[in-house]
Amino acid sequence: MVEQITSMDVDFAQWYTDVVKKAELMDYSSVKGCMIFRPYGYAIWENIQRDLDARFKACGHENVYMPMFIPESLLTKEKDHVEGFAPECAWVTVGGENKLTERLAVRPTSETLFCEHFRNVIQSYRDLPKLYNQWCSVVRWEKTTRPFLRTSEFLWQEGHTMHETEEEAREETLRMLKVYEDFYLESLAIPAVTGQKTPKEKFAGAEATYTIEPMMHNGVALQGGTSHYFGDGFAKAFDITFTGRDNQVRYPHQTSWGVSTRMIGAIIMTHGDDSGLILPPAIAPIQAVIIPIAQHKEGVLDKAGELYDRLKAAGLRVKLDDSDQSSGWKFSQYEMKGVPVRLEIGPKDMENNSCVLVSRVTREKKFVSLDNLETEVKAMLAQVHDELVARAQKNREEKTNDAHTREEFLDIAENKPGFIRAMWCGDAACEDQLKDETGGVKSRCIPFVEDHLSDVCVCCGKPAKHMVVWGRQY
RNA sequence: CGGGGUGUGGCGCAGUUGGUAGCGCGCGACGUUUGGGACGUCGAUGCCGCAGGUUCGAAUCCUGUCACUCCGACCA
Repeated sequence: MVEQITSMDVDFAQWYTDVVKKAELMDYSSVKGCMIFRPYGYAIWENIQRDLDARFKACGHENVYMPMFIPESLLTKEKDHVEGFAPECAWVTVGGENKLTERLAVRPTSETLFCEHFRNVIQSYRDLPKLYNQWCSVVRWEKTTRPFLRTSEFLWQEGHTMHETEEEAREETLRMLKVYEDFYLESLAIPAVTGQKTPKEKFAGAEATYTIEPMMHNGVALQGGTSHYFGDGFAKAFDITFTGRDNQVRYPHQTSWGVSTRMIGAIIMTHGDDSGLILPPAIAPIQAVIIPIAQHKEGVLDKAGELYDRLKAAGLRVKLDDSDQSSGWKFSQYEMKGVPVRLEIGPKDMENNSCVLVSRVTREKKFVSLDNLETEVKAMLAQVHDELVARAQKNREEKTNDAHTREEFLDIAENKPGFIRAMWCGDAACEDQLKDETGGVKSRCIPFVEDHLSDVCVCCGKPAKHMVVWGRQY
């Protein structure tokens, strides 16, 4: 008997920890907050990288690599930025045997390094735009950590772009948020709320921060990715200038945007169930697993191997498990690991020139003819994707409530996990007050699509400027 | 960073008033099984988180430290 995972309704946090361990996604290391990506977990990241990288390149971005060390003097050039990040930096003070004359931060993010470089390579409007992206890891000395969701070191991509005009940079900021939104929906099967962060919640040094906010199964939000418009603040701090078309010296306008391995946490907590992980087909390391039944019987393994070759030739990521574990054990194992489609092939199927397909989401068994195997498997993968989207959508809708008064807001915050939609006056004091009174509910974003719920702020009663989506977050 | 919990074989755990470590699962071999987590026989695996201390003797008592976990605070 394999240990059961804790039911998500009993203890969601424990369920999450059980799943990441038992699906063999990660292991703990001896350094606080640093995790080991095991092959299956890293394969998910590789698929995410491949998919996103193609999307970035389709809009003209080029990959670069910056150093992992940032001299303190460089990090501190932009005031808001250093205030935001200095508290969670790891510092290198010794090189070999010698104490360094200037300490080096292990990058918590690379804006400053990109800026230093941009200063050297941007001279003229002809050098713009610069559309760069970097895949790397960053370090932030977090106080509490959780696998994938918040780790001291994490893998991510950070895009950094420089533009001739404000308009162009603002367009880029929103374009990349849309890339994230599409990726979440099309590849991760996660429908998410997108919008703008309030000034209180925006990135250190940014003029505007946009965010994608998926809701986890238990109603808690996760900041799933951000895209920032910097204006020319960093350009001025780093003295990055170019000669414009009008022959005047100008400052370029900048953006940055990033998503991280935290997305793997989002996948787990959005789609998983009490049997374990459920992976969206687009990024699943194994899209279909073939389980031979009574594999000792003549011809079964040959047939299974034949089906494997066919599915592989059809471009699917497929695995044949011919180990001598019992088939029941295999069923449970691949459910735990979230493989979207299971294919069973045994003597009875062979007599009928058929096999059995089982959906990880519904566990529906479908007997299909081997004649159109490829089509059937692809159809079931598409169906799994659609069902995951629909389920996540339904969960989010059920766990989103509107509040018209402060009493109503506090009542929902206390009794109904999930998002709260409510009007806001624009004052950070109201955000602080609601957070205090609810014990942690914060503004997620001002969504791009707002409804007019009332004329006044849910907190102070002054005229409302925006509808805000509120919620607790990981 | 504060409060609680936990560190014993790969995993889950037991270990009495201190006497030198055990169970289940898993792992290996062989045989029987095989359409939802199979069974039998034999076998291997321990710096008792780490470092000090007390003691003739420490998994056990004391001090320190590290990690994990939960709840807060903090956190683009």
